[in-house]
Amino acid sequence: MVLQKRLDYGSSGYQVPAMPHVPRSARGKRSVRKKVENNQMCAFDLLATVAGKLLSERESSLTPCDITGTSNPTTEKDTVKQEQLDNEKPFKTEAFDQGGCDDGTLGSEIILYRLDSYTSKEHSQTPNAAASSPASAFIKSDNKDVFAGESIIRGEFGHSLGTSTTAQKCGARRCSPGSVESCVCEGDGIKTPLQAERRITGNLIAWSSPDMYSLEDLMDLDAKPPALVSSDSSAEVPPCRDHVPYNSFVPKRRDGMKFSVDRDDDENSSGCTNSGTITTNACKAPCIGDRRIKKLLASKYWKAAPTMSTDGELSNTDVEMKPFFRSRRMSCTRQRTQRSSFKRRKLFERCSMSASDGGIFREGISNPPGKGGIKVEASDSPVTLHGANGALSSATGQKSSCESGDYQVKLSIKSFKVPELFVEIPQNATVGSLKRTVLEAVTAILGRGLRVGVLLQGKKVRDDSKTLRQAGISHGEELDNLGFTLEPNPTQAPAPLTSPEDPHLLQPSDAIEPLSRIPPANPTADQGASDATPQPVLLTFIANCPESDHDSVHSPADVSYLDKTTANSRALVPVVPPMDVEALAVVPLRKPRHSEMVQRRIRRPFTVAEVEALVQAVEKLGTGRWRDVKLRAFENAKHRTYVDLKDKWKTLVHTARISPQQRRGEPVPQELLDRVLSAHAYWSQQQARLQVKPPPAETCLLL
DNA sequence: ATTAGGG
DNA sequence: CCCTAAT
Repeated sequence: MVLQKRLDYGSSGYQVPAMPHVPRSARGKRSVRKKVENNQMCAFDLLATVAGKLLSERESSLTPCDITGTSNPTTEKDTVKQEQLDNEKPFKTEAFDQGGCDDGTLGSEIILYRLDSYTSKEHSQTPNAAASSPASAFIKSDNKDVFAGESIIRGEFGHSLGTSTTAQKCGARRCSPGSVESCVCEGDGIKTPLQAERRITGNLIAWSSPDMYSLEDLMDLDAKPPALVSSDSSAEVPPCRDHVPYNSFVPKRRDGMKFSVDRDDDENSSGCTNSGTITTNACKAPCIGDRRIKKLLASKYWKAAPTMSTDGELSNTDVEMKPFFRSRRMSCTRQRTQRSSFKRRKLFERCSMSASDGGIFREGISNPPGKGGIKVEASDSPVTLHGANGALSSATGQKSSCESGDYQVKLSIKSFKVPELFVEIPQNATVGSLKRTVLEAVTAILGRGLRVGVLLQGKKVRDDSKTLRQAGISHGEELDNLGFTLEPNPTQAPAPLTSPEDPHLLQPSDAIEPLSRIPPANPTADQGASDATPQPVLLTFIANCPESDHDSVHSPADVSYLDKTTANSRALVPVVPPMDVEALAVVPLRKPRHSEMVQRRIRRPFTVAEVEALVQAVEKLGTGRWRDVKLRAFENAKHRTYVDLKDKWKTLVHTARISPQQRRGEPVPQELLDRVLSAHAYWSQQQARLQVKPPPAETCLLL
């Protein structure tokens, strides 16, 4: 049996979206992975920054936080809500049935935990910092779970993780009926879910009003007027809104948000153009975050899936997703979505925070969930840094904008959530090992210096030598009452952290290595890390990357370059020093690493002209002589390899055979397709002849 | 390095 | 487009 448990830690505050979960089995791993990694980076960025703070000041305060405690206050309400949910949520039961996690027949030994987040104790530097806001919708929903949704979890955990999606629940409950319907409940196919995600995000964000943090107000929040929701549409705001003054930004969103969003979904996300500079880049590097979605989806459906199968389902989902990547639209959409979730924000409290306490909060919240951008507010002109590294930005270049002054980035973090983590551990493992496993995952993000505590039914499980089973932590048991805490680790000295301002140094190295070792968390975690590489370089590169067919040559090269860079940065952590490039080659283990960094070539659809040239060449040379075809017709198109041409021909033949309605992409003139067919037929015949001919000769001879 | 095919 | 196997 495989159990999954999602652990929510505390709540308020700074939260980082969960890490996307990517199956190893998924094909196209490289690219996917890469993307994920990037996404994750985003999260890590933030974390790194926060971590720096936390660790450096940890004396000040990490105290164990007990989710249970947090949620208790709301128990009553929750119960009520839960009932409502039950009624409102259609999905609830479905998943249940599918799951089949009921019995222990399967008797698997693995318990899979998913840490959605950890909440640190309030950690605030800014006195005034009214609030922290959730980094993403997801988180939001998570919060909700923690707060309001606790009962749900408790009630259902026994068998499964619950069925309805958090988001869904949230949506159903909190959104105005209309929105809920449209975004969550009625989803059809793929697109809807995504959209739903967005909307939900928005809604969630809305909820994250300061009030949200007071449990008592939950109900009120639920009842929040549509107005709020609409404003939420912020969720739909174009992801890239760098450098756009918040103030100006908000209004826009309200009006044309939808538009932006849609565009956002477009392949090139032209929508991004509207906003900032880097935006374009980010958008163009669409594939950077497919995973995110996964994460989102996973989260969304997390509860929906039966425990047992949840795991499997997730995996499957992941796997299944691959196909989606092929679809441009899907891919982009997803990415975008992902990105959006990975939003992180920072409040620049610097001096005169024009916004009132509440105001600030709101602003932060309304920050569009997209792009993992961090919102940074400078005294009078709030600035949104680009997501890949809000933190990074501040540290590196972007900072410049605010740098002139002695702007300091001050974060007021009431709490933060660590991206969800997956932990898989045998039931007969010891509590100690469970702790370590979780710790490993967490420290990967926060750095060393923290330790993990395990709470079972609100009580600390101190005996590390007990097995989980002995401790009562086993599948179907009180997993719902299981909690983890983050505590300062007196014995462990915090790993030297890069200054908070320089988070990205921290994460790539720190985060990745450890995470990769964590079994289940792996895919997700692993990948996420590098992709987020918000490295300006990357962004820049992408931006500069010419789209024209000619320069295509550069892109691959550049990409590889970047990859290497990334690799090296990673290498920092590992044993092998970055400089030992040579050594790396020698060490077999490293190689894989390297290769994993390889990014899939960018897709460059053939233009009609190219097709024409290809057809012509093949007509003349025949199939099977791709090198010649390449030389003849694509000599100068460095980015078209003979393999590409061969593949293209293959697809052309296929295209020519299917009905026009089934064709996608830039339509190829029928005339060309006809030629393709005839040429294909002709050369196929020739080929056949060649093969058949010899025999006859022999036959004759023999006869 | 090419070619052929499956994914 | 990627990946492999076989040339």
